Amino acid sequence: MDDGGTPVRAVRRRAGRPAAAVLDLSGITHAALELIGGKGYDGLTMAALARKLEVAPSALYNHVESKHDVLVLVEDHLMSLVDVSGFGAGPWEDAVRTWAWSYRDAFATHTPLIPVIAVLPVTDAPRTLAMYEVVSTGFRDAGIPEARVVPAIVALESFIFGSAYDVTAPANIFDPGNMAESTPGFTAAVRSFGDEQHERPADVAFGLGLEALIAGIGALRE
Amino acid sequence: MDDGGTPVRAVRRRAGRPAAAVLDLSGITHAALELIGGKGYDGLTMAALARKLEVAPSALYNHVESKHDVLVLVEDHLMSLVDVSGFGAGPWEDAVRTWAWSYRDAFATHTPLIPVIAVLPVTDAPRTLAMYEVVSTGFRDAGIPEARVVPAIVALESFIFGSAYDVTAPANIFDPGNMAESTPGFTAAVRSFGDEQHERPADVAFGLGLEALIAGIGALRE
DNA sequence: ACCTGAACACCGTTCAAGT
DNA sequence: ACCTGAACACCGTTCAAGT
Repeated sequence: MDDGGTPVRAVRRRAGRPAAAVLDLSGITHAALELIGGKGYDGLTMAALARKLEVAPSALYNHVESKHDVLVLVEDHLMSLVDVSGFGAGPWEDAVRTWAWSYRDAFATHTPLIPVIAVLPVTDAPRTLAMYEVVSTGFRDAGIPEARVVPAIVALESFIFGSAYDVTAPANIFDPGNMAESTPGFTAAVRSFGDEQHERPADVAFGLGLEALIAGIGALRE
Repeated sequence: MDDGGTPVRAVRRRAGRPAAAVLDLSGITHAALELIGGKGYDGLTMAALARKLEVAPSALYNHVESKHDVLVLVEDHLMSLVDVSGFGAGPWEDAVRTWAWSYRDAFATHTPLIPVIAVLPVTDAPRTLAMYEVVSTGFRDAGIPEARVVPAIVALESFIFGSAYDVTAPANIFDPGNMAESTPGFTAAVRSFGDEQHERPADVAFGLGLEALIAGIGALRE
């Protein structure tokens, strides 16, 4: 069984600086994405990353200061998958819907990045900053008072991050099991939801919350 | 420098089963909370936990299957700090406000638990299940259609989890730094927000989103 | 059933040596 | 500047042995 990280390189590289650098940030980012795609975030270790790039683990530290830096590289790459095309090209509500759904989908398979993004200074991630520029300009142009733009975006993002976790939750997460008798109200609510719903449960909750946030924030326009 | 985990026990316990069990789940939970309170989640290692409880690390595995189980114990304990007293004792909106703010505050200093709770089957955490019983009954009694109770709670929780991270974000998280010139819209929004705001930024965003969600979900009542 | 003690297979990171 | 190779200080977890 191949773990996808077996080095193809036949001859061993000598110690010492190579004529041309073997590593760069873009290569590290894409190798990390391949590793994550194959085995998830458990598969993303500095050793596995080095093996995929055919270098010694310590070579990585010439390009990043820590594994956290690698996560930031991946995060900033994913941010370019978030769809901001709706802003300035139609109703504000539609632009927010497109943005929010694509944002949630981009990070639903990358939830280990959420603790990283949520507290990451924007300066450290250029594409993330570019995304904020488009979105905040879109909010301002739609008539959201300037002082409310940042908290409105933060509220939406908080909801998006939490909802990304929800996508990965097991189907039976709300099954009360043998506790059903002692929790009749909750059990009935879970049953009723399960009976009616055709969409994915996480999508129903996300749609419900997103429309509420859009309505509430949209009402701030002047 | 004492790390708070130095064992006080002078005489070494012999190998073999002691007359009375030294460990129990409650003791493990409280030792974990002490460790977290002292050094945060970095300080919560199985070795440190064992040291605080004056046992060998392997002894813990007679009571929990893994470190994940320890995190679930802590999570379920914290859930009892969430204030559900408003449900059935006044307007639904006020009950949700009290619940949501206390929920966010309880987990803002325990964000490493969020990935655990967000995907945890409710059966595994009795106090968490009890919280859902009170909240779902409160939503139903307020007139939320039964099939919408679960998605409404999930939407609110997703927002709460994401907002808990926001509380721990550094103050300068939105400082565009030397990129300010290339992101004029965002930079202006950040400045305007910083000038007007007196409350903590995370509280402003949380209040804004929470009121929008309460209004949107409250409109479902019939 | 519930401890101890030794061991295992990792992990991220550091650093001297090499070119 | 940028690589190799060896080492360090951990980590969670397993398991035989003991009572």
